[in-house]
Parts: sequence; C-alpha cells; structure tokens
Amino acid sequence: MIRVALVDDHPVVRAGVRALLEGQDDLTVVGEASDAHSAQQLVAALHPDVVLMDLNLGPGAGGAEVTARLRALAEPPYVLVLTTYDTEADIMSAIDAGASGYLLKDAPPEDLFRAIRGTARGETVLAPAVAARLVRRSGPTLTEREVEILGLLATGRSNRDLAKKLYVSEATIKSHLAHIYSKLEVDTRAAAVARAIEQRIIRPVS
Amino acid sequence: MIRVALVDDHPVVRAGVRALLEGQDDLTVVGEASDAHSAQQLVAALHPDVVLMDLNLGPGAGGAEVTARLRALAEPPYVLVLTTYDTEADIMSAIDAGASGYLLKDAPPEDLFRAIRGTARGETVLAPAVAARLVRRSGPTLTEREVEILGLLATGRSNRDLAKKLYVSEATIKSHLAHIYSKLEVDTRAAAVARAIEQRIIRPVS
DNA sequence: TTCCGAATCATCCGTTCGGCTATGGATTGG
DNA sequence: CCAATCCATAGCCGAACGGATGATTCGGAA
Repeated sequence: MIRVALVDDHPVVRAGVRALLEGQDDLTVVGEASDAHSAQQLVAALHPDVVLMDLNLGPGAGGAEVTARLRALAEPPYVLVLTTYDTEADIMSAIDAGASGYLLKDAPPEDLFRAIRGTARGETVLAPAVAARLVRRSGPTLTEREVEILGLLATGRSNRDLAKKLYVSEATIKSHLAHIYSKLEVDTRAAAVARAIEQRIIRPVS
Repeated sequence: MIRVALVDDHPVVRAGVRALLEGQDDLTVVGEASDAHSAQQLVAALHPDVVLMDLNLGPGAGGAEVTARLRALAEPPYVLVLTTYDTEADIMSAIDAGASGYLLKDAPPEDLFRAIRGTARGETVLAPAVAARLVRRSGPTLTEREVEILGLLATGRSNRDLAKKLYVSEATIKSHLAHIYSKLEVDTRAAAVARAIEQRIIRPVS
C-alpha cells in the first residue's frame, strides 16, 4: 500500500485527488495540508511514501522550498510535483530541490496513478509536456542575470532604472538586453517580455 | 434535490467537486463534460438545475460561448462559473452571456455549496475577489480598441506594425497608446503590457 | 595554462517612442 | 438636437531605445 500525502491550497483539488486515489486499492491518502508549515508537520508525523505537492501554495513559502525541506528529513518521502502553470525556473528548482517528478493537473487520472506508483519505486516521472519543454530548451539558454533583467523588464522599467536598480551602468544593461534579444529572437523589450512570459521564463503576475 | 452538471477539462477538479458535492444531501452531480461540445449534449439530455462551468476548456470554444448557448436552450440551466485565472473581459463576457455567478477554484467548499444553492434559487453570486475587482474598476475603463491594441502590444510589435495590422495610421496608434498610458498610469509600452497582464486586462499566454 | 563565456563598461548613430497639442467624422444617448 | 465618447489623423521635438563594435575582468572548463 502506497501512502500518499497531499499538499495543495485548493480544497477542490485535494478532494479530487483523494477521490481518485480512493478508487485504487494500492494507493491511500494519509493526510492533507494546504500550506507550507502544516505540510512539514504532516510529513514528519505520518511519514508518507509519496507527497503530491502543488508549487503554488498561495502566499508564503513556495513549493520548491518545502520540497527541499521535506527531502532533508531523516526518512524523506518522494515528492511528486502536481501543478498547472509554472516557469522553467520553478520546474528546475523543484527538481533540484529533490522532486522525483512533475505532473500537470490536467493529466488524466491513469497518468497520475502511474506517476505515483513510479515515484514510490524511486523512478523519475515527468509529464510529457514538461519533459518536452526541458528537452527542447536545447537552443537558447538565458543566464541568471539575463532572467533577472527580463523580470525587471516586465515591470516596465527603463534602461536607466534597471541600471540604478542593479548598480551597473546603462551600457551594461543594453549589453544584456542585446544578448537577450538575440537569444529570444526578438528586437524590442516588449517582445522580449511577451516571449519570456510565453516560454515560461518569467511569470506574468508579480 | 439540486441537480448539478460539471464542465471542466481537469479530471482532478471534476472528481474533486463531485466528491465534495456528494457530501451534501441536497446536491447531486448528474453528469460531467470536459469540452464544449459534450457539455451542450449533456445539458440538453439531462436538464440540470445548475451547470458548474470552467472558462478554460483548453483549446476550442471558450466557456463564455458555451454559457451563452446553454442559456439559449428551451429550459436553460443556471450557469455558475468556477475558474481560477481570468481576464476582466472573460468575467464580463461570461456574465453577460448569462452566467449567474462567478467563483474561484480556491474557494472553500462551504462557499461553493452556498453559491450553488443560491444560484439554483436564481440568485447572482460573485466571489468576493471577483466582486471587488468589478467594483474597483470604477476608475479607468479601457475601450475595446484600446484592449485590442494592448493585446498586440504584448506581442512586441512596433507602432508601425500595429498601424499596418489595424489598417490605420501610425498617428492613430500613438493616440491610442497615449490614452492607454494615461488610463493605466504608465509611460512605456512595456509597463503597459505588464500592468495589463497584472490587472487581468489581457492574458499573458497567446 | 589556455580558452571561453559571463558580466561589466564605452561610444556612435539612426530609428523609434512618448508627450504635447489639435482637429474631424461617427455613433450613441439624453 | 446636442453633448459625449470613440476612433482616426497630423506635426514637432527631445528622450529613449536598439544595432554595431570593441574592450576589460574574472572564473571555470578543456
């Protein structure tokens, strides 16, 4: 019997996963949490085999940090990320925080079951859409600094503002922008922002 | 007994709502649909009292159109929109497509139950967050054209491109932009895009 | 150790943008 | 019918932007 814990701030989703898992006789939900803090208590108390983790836990700590902390426990559970909309950075940070898999919430139930069982066996499971995104990222890879600048770009700041904010000269900003443009194959800041959002490099909402 | 139909493309959400409603003895789920087409067949066949409608039905027809078509039936069901992320335009179009209410998916189950019961009685139910957004929209109201231009702005096009695309002169574009800037209280196109996305005037993903 | 990428800074130059001000036609609603 | 609103257009001007090019420093990989 695979013991599963749910961490998600949407009651509807929790109820849905629970209902779906109840139909599988080798899977059982041993507990639910809706925020970062109670998630840790839950796991420490119940030692589930697999934690289904949403990355958007509303305000407060993100799912990636929680994942890292859970994986740092004495008997760490496998963590399977189950989410909807996330940036590339989110995915990567979740994975190298120790997540064993990444599923999208619109996945059919069978995929979910398969993923949980695979995760419980220690396998790494990625949703096809996610895997594809990680693979096709073969081409342009933005540096950390460039992503940072993109994020600020999306707030509509001018080059001068960016320079002040990052304590560098305007020339440096323009240099970074030129690199960003060439990597994203655009030639204006607005287009860069749009591309970055579309490709999940940055998130739209602050 | 209030007969409810679910329209949502996420199996997890459907299962969740179904599980939650099963705990209420005056509510019953009579059917589910995951796309626009089957939603109409479902409603025509089962005549539910209330339809819980997601607005993001993946590719294809949006929930607003489906709502309009359901409301145009002989014995139209009440439609309660249950969704997560939507633009102002989405909300408005859903409402004047005949939706009786608008709930966010992270609402606690009790709110969901209350909303369904109220809707079944013909009441109009708005999530506090939604209502607030509609109310505080007292200040700047963008015209249709302005929203259209904002949408194109978010694709990173230049004024000249916009002019060509809309078959107007560049002067006209600049005029619209000036109006947009003043209404959104920004002074660059990138900032306008960011604001528009943040305020749910346009959606980030194409 | 050599080489490369990232980050920083710089200058020049043409293009675009944004602010300002103003006008006219069309539609809608008191 | 007249006011209001939306849409469209125009010119001017300074500021900001984007392209091209090149240089330096620093750290890690080969």
